[in-house]
Amino acid sequence: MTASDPIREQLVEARRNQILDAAATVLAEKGFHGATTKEIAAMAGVSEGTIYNYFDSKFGLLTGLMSRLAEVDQLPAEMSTGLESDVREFFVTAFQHRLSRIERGEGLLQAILPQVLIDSDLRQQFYDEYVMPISRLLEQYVETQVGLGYLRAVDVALTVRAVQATFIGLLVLHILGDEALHSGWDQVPELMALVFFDGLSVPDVEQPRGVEGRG
Amino acid sequence: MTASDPIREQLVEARRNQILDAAATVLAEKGFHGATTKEIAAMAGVSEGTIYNYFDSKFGLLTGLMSRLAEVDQLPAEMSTGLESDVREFFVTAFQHRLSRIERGEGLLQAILPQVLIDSDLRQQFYDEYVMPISRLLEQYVETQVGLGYLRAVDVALTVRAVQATFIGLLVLHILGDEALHSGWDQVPELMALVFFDGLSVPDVEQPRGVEGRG
Amino acid sequence: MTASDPIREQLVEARRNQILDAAATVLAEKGFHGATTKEIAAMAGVSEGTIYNYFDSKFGLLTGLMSRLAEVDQLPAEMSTGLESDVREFFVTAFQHRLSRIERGEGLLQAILPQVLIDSDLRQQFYDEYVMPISRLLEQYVETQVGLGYLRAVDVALTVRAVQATFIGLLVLHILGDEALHSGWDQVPELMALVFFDGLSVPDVEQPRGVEGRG
Amino acid sequence: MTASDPIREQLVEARRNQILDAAATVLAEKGFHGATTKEIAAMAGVSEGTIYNYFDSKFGLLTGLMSRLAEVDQLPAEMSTGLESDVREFFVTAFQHRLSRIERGEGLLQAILPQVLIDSDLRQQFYDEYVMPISRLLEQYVETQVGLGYLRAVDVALTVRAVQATFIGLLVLHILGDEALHSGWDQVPELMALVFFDGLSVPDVEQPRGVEGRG
DNA sequence: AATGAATGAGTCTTCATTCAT
DNA sequence: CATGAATGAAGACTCATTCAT
Repeated sequence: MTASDPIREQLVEARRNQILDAAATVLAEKGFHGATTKEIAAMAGVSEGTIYNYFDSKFGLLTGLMSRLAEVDQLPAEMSTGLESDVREFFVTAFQHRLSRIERGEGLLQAILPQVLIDSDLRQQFYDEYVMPISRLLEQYVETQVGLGYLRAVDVALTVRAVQATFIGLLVLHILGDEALHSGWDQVPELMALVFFDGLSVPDVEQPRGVEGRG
Repeated sequence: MTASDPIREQLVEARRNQILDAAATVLAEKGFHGATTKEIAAMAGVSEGTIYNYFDSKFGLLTGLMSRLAEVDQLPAEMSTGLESDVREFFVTAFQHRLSRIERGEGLLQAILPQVLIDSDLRQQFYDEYVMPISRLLEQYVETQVGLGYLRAVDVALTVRAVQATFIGLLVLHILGDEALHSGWDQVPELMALVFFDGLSVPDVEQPRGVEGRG
Repeated sequence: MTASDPIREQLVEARRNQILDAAATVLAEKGFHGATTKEIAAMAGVSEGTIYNYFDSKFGLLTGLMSRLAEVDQLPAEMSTGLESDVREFFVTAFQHRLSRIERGEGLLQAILPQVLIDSDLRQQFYDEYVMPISRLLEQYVETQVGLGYLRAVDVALTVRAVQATFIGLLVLHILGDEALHSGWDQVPELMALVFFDGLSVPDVEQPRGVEGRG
Repeated sequence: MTASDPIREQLVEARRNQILDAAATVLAEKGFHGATTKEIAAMAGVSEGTIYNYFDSKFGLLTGLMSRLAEVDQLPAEMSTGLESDVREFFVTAFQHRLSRIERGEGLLQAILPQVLIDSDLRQQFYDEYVMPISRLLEQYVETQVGLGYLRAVDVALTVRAVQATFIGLLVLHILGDEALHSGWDQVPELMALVFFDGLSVPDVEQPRGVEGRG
């Protein structure tokens, strides 16, 4: 009655984000149980009660953060453009993209991940909304490239998991504060491309590397 | 007064382990805050009070589990024997070892990891006692192999982090219940060796892969 | 400023009643504490804030309902006409009147009574405005009839309390959902007249009084 | 292990009663919602937490009180002995018994009744455990007496409800603090016997009412 | 050494009330 | 006057920790 629907909606969305921002910060620092609603409210600059005008429960903040994470962290256009570019270059670009996302969204992930490992519902949501979509995209890409003969014939599903695992693990190591990783973060995409694409084995000078084995 | 020191000590150790076993089980299932001391006591078959005869606090259970993890999970002899064996084979063996450890110790890790991501003290302990030692060993090995010309000259520290990250990430994906990973778990060491050592790029047909080329 | 006094007053009264109606409904169903102002507002079709333009507080709704109850539930004219009619018939008529009132106003009473039993201020108000006036009227009537020799010489005050108690108790039993009472509700006035006027003892055969009928 | 089972059980029972006593007092004074667990704990001389070692919830206190009420307030032996005694005398005795019970248990009832009127589960429990058993007993008695020709042939179920209603109403009026009722409380059983048994109508002078006539 | 009842600080959540629009 | 978002005090309930037995 006072405000028009779209404006009202915008205000609601803004408030929700204001609260989620605060929640992300506090949860990342103290974990889900360590963070109190009072703290989150204070950080958001609202009262405790206000939180409950926008979220069902403290747990609702977590799922809210998760949705936001999933929404923000989609693999975008470069995935499709990947088809047109050189495979190795695609690797570098994609790795760069993921790693920068990880670094920027680290707070969010740090807030969510611990609870994801504990709560099976959250685990499912996280897997369905965040991990799986990326798995699928990667699988498609790898399969295509294998079909085109640009990548070795491997167990696609498993390989993709290895790649994703590396990202997740790098996030964890980053959170753990590994010094080497922090200082070398920018070179990681290149390194990963090197490792994953070329392998660590010493290339034959004249006839570059390769295991056709496993076939 | 009553029992001799060594016997007493053994009993104490047994009781501690009995409690830690219970703690690992319950913590893995419910997380640190979700698990109550009452529950842990019940699972251990002791009273709540008894826990406090063996541990300072509930948090003490976590550090106790961590120490046990670090103790149990050392990289053993094969690290040194590695020097004598073929590099690629070493990779496979080492990966097998780590992954089986991960699978067996998953409960323990699942109990600890979430809290590690939250609590900075725990994080430090985890990093110092569990991650770093392995990093060091791997670095030494890789450095040696690079020096011997058996591995490509890469940023050793960063490369080792990538390897470790993959393990950690695989653990996380395993906890997340990824189906592809679960069903293909046994083939992961081979795959990782293939990826990390040989790379995903397509080998030249006529010059079969490098491993023996090393001799 | 804008509207004339009487019109304004009518509107105000209408709004008040609109809110009180809603309050009666919700309070009857959920009790004073179980009912939220939000709920009442929703049922009244107004906003929460509006309630506070017409009532000082949530508690004010209760006293408002009470006043309305007292106002509506007065013993009317038949009390005086009672003098002219047969005593027994008067009993039946009066009982009918009270019971139908109870049934119609049950929601209101159900909304108020529980809180009346708890809150001493409300208790006083309830007693003064609702119970006492009826006590007084009944006492007058009974006294008159006793004086006229139409009723047995009894402790008037106490007897009237017994009668009122029966009404109140019937209301409570009705609220409790007693099946026998619900299905026989219409016969209660006759029965009460029989019991109170004639007694349950077996009448002498030769001078039967009253209604043994009903069998 | 420390204490034997029966002793332990006694302690538990004692603690429960200690808490229920406190709950009855506080609930009677402030109502279910007005009473805080902190208050109840303080009045019981225990901590808040202790309450929850003996009851599932605050609501559990209510059902606990109800069970106690039902247990304590059974209609005992005199119901059967009633068969052997004079009907009118039985009425007086039974009324005395009920009213003294009401007076002694008033706190308990005052604590429970308001919530009973509100909560449908509680209502059911109250009706099933407290009201109905008494209804049944009274019905049996009245039916027997009617069969024996000692009581007028009436609608037994309805009549019994009227009797019970009177008790309940007297309790309510007592709670309301009616002065006449308080000062005349001891004469109420006689009065009720007079009213219910003999009726308020003026007896024929020559055939005085039933009591002795029955012999 | 083991027990487990008692403790009470701490938290999430509700909801009557206010007030800027 | 009406609105309803914001408020924050208050309360039920949990659970790690203690300690008398």
